[in-house]
Amino acid sequence: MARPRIKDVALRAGVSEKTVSNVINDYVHVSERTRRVVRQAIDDLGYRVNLAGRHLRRGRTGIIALVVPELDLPYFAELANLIIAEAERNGLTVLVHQTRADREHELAALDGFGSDFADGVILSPLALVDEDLRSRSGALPTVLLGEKLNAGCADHVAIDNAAAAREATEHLLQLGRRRILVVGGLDGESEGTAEVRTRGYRAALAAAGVPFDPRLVVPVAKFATPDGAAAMHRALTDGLAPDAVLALNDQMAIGAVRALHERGLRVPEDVAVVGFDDVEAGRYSVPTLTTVAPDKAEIAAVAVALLIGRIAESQGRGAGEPAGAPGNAPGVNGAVPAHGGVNGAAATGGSPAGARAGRVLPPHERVVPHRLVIRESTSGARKSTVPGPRAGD
Amino acid sequence: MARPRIKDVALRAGVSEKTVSNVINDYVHVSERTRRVVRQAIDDLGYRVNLAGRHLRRGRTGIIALVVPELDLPYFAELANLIIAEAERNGLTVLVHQTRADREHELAALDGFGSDFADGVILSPLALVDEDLRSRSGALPTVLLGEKLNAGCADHVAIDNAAAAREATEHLLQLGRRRILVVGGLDGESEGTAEVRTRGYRAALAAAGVPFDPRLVVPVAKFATPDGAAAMHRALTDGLAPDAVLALNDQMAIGAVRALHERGLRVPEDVAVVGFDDVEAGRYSVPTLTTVAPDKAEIAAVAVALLIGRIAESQGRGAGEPAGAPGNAPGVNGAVPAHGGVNGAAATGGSPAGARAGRVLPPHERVVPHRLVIRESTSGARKSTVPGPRAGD
DNA sequence: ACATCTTGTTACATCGATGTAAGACGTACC
DNA sequence: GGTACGTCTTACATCGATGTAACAAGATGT
Repeated sequence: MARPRIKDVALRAGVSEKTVSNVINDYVHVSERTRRVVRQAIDDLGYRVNLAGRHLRRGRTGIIALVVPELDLPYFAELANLIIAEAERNGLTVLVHQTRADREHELAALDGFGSDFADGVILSPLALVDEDLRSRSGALPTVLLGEKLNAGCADHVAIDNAAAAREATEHLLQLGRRRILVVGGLDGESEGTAEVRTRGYRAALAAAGVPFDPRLVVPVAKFATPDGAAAMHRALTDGLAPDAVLALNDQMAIGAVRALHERGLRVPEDVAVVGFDDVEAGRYSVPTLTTVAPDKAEIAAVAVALLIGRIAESQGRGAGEPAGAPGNAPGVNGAVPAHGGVNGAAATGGSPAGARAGRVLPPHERVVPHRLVIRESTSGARKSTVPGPRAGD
Repeated sequence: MARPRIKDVALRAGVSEKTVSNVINDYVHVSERTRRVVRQAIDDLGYRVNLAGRHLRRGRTGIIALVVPELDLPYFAELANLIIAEAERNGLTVLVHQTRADREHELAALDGFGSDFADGVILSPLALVDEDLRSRSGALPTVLLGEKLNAGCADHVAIDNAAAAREATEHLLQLGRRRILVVGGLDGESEGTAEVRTRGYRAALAAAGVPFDPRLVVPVAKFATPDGAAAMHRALTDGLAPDAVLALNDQMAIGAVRALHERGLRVPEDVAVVGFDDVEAGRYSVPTLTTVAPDKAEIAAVAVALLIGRIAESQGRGAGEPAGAPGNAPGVNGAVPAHGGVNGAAATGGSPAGARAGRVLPPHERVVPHRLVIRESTSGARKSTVPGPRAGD
């Protein structure tokens, strides 16, 4: 009744445990007949590999952790979707954690949650400071997403946020807008997303000779829709009288649009709105949302590739890898590919290929492309294609 | 340089491996002095537990799998958020998979992905048929979410979809609407979400004496925004001339609203719209969305509680649990609580408590409350609170 | 026919942590 | 002072799968 072990399969098939293992792992030198017999026994017993055993032996779990602030922020949900798919394509399983922007949670993630369950982490930090990263002994292979942290501590994937914000702002300036509210902005020195994007905004203003009004930069507690709406309401109440909004993500942009709507202001006629992230909601909102679209699929692909590279590189550090040559290492059916090909793209630092085990490569810094997608919230609504058939009621 | 083992800690602290283990697991009979020494050694070496080893020994991983169709459907993202949080509260970690409504993926999930990595699965099936569930030997503790499957195969959590759809439809009927389009509907016999909700719709029509027009039930490939928009456009083009829309989720409702907007139809004046799920987007859309709001937090709580119950019940089946009494079983610092309390609510079947190991309880059937949240898309827009300060440009 | 090679299979040790059972030490009590 | 008990600690086996190395059985060459 208990779950069958490899031993049970071996017994039933009349072969040794190792032979069963060899069949499971597609080791080449197994006769077709033996293979069949073993397969049959596996089916008969309903045997499934016990990963605890396998991982203890192999030293790798095939699991990577994805750590994001909140899954119900659509940007992260969409990104998680892509990363999970990409990981699966590489034989990896993704374990999702949420930090709620809490530093303790983020630190725990870097530490592998006090254990070694994951082979690596993809982390989107909000609360960590550089110091946190530097101080850790580089235990777990890590890839960072988004802005927040200085380079030099771990692999890092992001769009050029300063340039993106600048382009978005220039777009608004070209429309003749001059009082551009930055929802979620932060006029500071550090490397957080808010700060970097705000700097891009200021750069655009400066280039256009438009004076910077610090009151137009309104911070928020969280990059979420309610915060965007509240910030917008506040700005209007405070008489800031903006003629455009640069919301630092789409959720806040949607909140801002809603708030403007409630105040009887038209978008884009009275106030033009730009967001960041290109989430699906912005493609179907009324009006549709102009936004900075990062190449999310590319972010996912690069992040996973980098992480796989790091994991491969860290071989021999942890358990497993008992000795020299592979002995009879088979194709490892569903597991991690040996190298995973860190596809060579615009990388800063790092020798090209073949990371020799034990040697730690300098961090990769990857910039992923973005583009400004112009929709109704700045370009004006496309109106009535077809007459309404009836008035209800 | 290699990662420290418990052996290394023991060596450094000058005690045995088991003593280190005892400290780690808060075993009572360890002198304060020894405890300090060991803790120090752990800190010095940066030791972290190797979960592969622990799990091999303990037989449980503390990981549950959450399997949803797509994470970028906000409903599932929001639900995942809540389930992850709830699981964390119970010392469990969540591994997220996406099936993309593919039957093979869903089957793989029930099978624990060909291994035993997860202690259990919370699955939101779309493509499975009852047969799939019945045929599996009940290997992995499982909780099903949503409609799709008949009871009797595994624990199941859902709202009363038929009643919910009926209430939503009644609401539209009360507004005087008579030609209610069902976006995503399916007029069939089976137990899928679409069918069950469509039956609720028909029940409401029947009760109100409104004839059923099958052409008003328009199926979709996927419960997503583009599908909702496309279905709406198609319906309008086909001259179905609806005066209301019952969209079977909020994403499709948002798509429908967008399509109506593009056709120059006003919501709710020309066409009233109701959705399902109460996702955040519907609370900030223009107009805001009337919707059936399931108690998602409750769904998450019940699902996790049921699963924990099943896992506890399945004790002794898999590995671990070597012998009788706990010997010196400690407080198991961060692991799964012994019972987890399947809080008693409206349950069908199943003895109340203390599932004796080995005995398999009949499936639980849990119905979670929902309510109809009426917003602008049926009640009319709240308009202009404050005059617009300027016209841009 | 015999040495050599290749292929297919096996016994055994091992990955790291922990349950078991037993041992070492100290204290309290008669 | 000796015994019994409680406290603290340890040696060892074990969880399940797999790498290593060795060996058996055919195939090949001379």
